[in-house]
Amino acid sequence: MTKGERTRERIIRQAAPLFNQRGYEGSSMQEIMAATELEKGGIYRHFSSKQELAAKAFDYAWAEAMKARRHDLDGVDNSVDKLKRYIANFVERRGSVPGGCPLLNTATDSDDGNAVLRTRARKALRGWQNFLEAIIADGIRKSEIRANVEKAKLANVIIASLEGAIMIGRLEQSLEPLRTAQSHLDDYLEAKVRIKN
Amino acid sequence: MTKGERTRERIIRQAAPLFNQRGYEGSSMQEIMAATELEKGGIYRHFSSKQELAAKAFDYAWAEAMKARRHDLDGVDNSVDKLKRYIANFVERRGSVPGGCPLLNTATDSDDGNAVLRTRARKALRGWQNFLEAIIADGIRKSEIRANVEKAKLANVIIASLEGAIMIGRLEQSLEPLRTAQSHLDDYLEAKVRIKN
DNA sequence: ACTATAAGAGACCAGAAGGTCGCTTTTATT
DNA sequence: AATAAAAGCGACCTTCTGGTCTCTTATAGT
Repeated sequence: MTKGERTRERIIRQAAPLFNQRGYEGSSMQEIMAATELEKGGIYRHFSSKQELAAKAFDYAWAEAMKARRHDLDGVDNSVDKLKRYIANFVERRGSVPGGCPLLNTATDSDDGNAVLRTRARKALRGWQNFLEAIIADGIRKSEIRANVEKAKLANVIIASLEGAIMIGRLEQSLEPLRTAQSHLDDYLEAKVRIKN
Repeated sequence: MTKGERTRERIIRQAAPLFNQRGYEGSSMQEIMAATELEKGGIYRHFSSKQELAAKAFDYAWAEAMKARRHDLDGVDNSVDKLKRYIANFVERRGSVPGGCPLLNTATDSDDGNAVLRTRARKALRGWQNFLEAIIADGIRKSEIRANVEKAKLANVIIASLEGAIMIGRLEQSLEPLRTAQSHLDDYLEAKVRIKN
């Protein structure tokens, strides 16, 4: 890995928190220069525009968030337990990029403009949906999850509850809304999703 | 009502969609001038700063949203039905200010800065919570809602589900996520909240 | 150690940002 | 109709915006 590649990745890593916290318009190149300790030329050598950097920063932040939420998921074999673990990770393991969920931030930031970021966010959302749906489909196949569960809808309910709770929690500076969402979802999974022996 | 007061309200009304769609940093005074068909001096006579205008615009957008969601709510007497109607209004009656839910937009826009807007958003959230909690408390008193229902938690679950669903729906340009959230909440209210005769 | 190339510095640019202010026009009151 | 006050115009100010480009410095392959 050359020095240029290392620098490029460092820029992404150090710019990601800025974009995630202040948004695209709210983050200036000056602030990015300060955060990376680089002059303008040093940054624009690696990225053709602010937008390209913001897109890469989102991808990075999202990958970090996904990684945190997937923590130790392979060790869980029952699919309902896997969903519960995923939810618990979501609540407890806020990723390495501060500022809340990158998807929520970027989606609301870009949904009325900035097509580049919106496309990126939509792709991230679909990846998340597919990830949860795969767990659910697996659970149905293994007779751990009721056959009448609609995987797309369940995935949507989980995502919506968690993202909404994050919004509330960040505004109130509290983890309680997330914990409330967690216990609601856990109850729901036990009552309406899991097949008991 | 003087002409000045009329103009002031017109500015708020016409600036609100801009702030709601593009965010605070994403809305420039030039765009606000274009939207209001007023020159700078005409705007700054009524507001001391862009921030003051943004705050008033948020209050207006939020009041409009609340009004739309409260539509015909007084005609419903059972409190569970009232909650269901509120949720249905939320899904069907997007208020007069385009750009999605002002609370979601302003909260994510301001949660890492812009204390003025954040305070405003937090106040709006608390008002919403209190509104739902009052309906729930009323239902418990009238023995329409189970006594073991925790009103703050139920209010949180409803708000989080709806706000998260709005985020998804705006990104996907679809009403389906909102409808999914609605049917999930409706089912939940019937299964775990309502007292049946 | 030499050297071609990669990486970074930073002055510079045009345009746009939010905000001010003196002047003119419109409004309302008598 | 006269007039004092309110409302609005628009040129102007400073600061900052994203972006470019030339020149210097650091890197790495031989």
